[in-house]
Amino acid sequence: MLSQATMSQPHGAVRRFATVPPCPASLKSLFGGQPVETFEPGTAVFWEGDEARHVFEVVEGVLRVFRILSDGRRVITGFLYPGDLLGVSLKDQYLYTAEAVNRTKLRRYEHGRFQDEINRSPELRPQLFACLCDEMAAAQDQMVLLARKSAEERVASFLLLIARRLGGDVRQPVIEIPMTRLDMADYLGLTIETVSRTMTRLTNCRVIAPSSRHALVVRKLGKLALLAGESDADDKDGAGGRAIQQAVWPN
Amino acid sequence: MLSQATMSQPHGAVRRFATVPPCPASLKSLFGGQPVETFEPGTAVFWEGDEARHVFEVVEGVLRVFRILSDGRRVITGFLYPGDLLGVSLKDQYLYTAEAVNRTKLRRYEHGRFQDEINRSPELRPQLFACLCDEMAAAQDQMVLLARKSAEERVASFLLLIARRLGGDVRQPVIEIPMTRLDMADYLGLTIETVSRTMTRLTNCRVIAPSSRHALVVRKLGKLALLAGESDADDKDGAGGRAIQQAVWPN
DNA sequence: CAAAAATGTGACGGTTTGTAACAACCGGGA
DNA sequence: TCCCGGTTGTTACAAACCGTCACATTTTTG
Repeated sequence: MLSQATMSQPHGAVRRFATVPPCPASLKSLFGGQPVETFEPGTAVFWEGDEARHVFEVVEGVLRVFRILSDGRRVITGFLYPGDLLGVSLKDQYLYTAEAVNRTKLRRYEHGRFQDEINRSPELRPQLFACLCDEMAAAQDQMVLLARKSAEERVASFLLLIARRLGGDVRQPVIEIPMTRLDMADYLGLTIETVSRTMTRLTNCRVIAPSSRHALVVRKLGKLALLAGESDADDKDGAGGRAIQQAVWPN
Repeated sequence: MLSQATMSQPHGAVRRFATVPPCPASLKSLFGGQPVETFEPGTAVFWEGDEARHVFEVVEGVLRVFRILSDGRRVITGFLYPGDLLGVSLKDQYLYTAEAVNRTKLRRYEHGRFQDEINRSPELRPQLFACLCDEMAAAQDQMVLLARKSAEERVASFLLLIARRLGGDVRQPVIEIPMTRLDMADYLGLTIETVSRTMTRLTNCRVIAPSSRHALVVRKLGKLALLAGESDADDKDGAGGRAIQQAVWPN
């Protein structure tokens, strides 16, 4: 799923001249020609406030994206997996810091040229648009989680999210958790202790089983979905799927 | 800040024929030709799960956008003000419900035609892109608020947000709060009681002064910014602005 | 004007936090 | 290979913040 189409990149001058340029068919192929850069665990790709020069594609590894309040409180707004884009925004400064969780490989694309390519290609545009919409949907899910879910629901939701992101292949319930408990806590708006306690409880309930420190087995996916709220119980693991239209909320 | 440029709206048939069409220069003018629809307070523009047929522009009034968990918990993910767009996403279903807070006027645009217009116009595209990026930035701010801020910081942040949204004109510290306490609570991830108590406390501190039930005066904008966290203290109302680079976070 | 809804305020309790001590794990170096 | 220090993860307990419940008060609606 990747690098094809290196081709000649149009330099600054060429913009609107319809000389039938390479015109990559997919976002991946856009990055395909770029060299791969490696980031060691804990190293930053860029910092909040840095001038936003580049857009990145995650090739391998996991990144955390976060902001820090003036007194040190950290909020992780998302984790990035292979295939995700990083730094897509029109601001001239990055709004957040991006750090490698584990050893990570990225491809870099210069921001202005990225915009040009997007602007030029009616193929790429909807793909980018779709990416942004997915990101927005994820952000809304996260707002729901942070605003109203209990600690247990948050942890369950998180595990479910990871399980789904990895388990494109079904019935492979061993999920890797490359991030630390602190990462999870700062993503879920909890403390490490609460995360720990909650995972212990889920283990005692036989919903999950620890595999190693950064991997576990999901034993009851349906139960997990139930605990996560969202009524995402439309999985194939039992668990009653209630899709009842909700009562109208009072003004 | 609004309806200029009515111009002839291109009717259904005309789509890709380059007959030098109106080609609106701004998103506003795109909606300019559409009729204005009015929604009474509490009425829904659309529901979560509805087929996403239209994109809307808010002409007047305020909307709340929310999702509801299976057991009734509500999370308001945002409030929309005049000039904002509603329903911009590529999903075939709306991901949230949109309701009028007060009497609201909207213009509607058919989804497919909206996409066509956007695709065709190199002027409109960056505007839409900017809208999405702003929305994304707002969502991230909200995640920070929900994940790590105290009740007082949340309320202060909210008031500050409203004050800035309205107060394009400086030094006009009377801000209207059209939404109910329950709306505020469901937006801030708190209960109505906590919102009430916190606003009382802010009143006692002379930071705000109630005007009517849905309006108040911000007496100390700088203090409010300070209480809101974010170190947004780069306002012009005193309050030390600390912009110290944060210590690097351990792994 | 009466009834319903929204808001404000207090006491109390629960979930989560913070502190701390301890256990488990990882990575080097001898 | 084993040992050892530092990091990470777990558990216990007291405290804090916010939610729950209850009710008074104000505002809105019919």
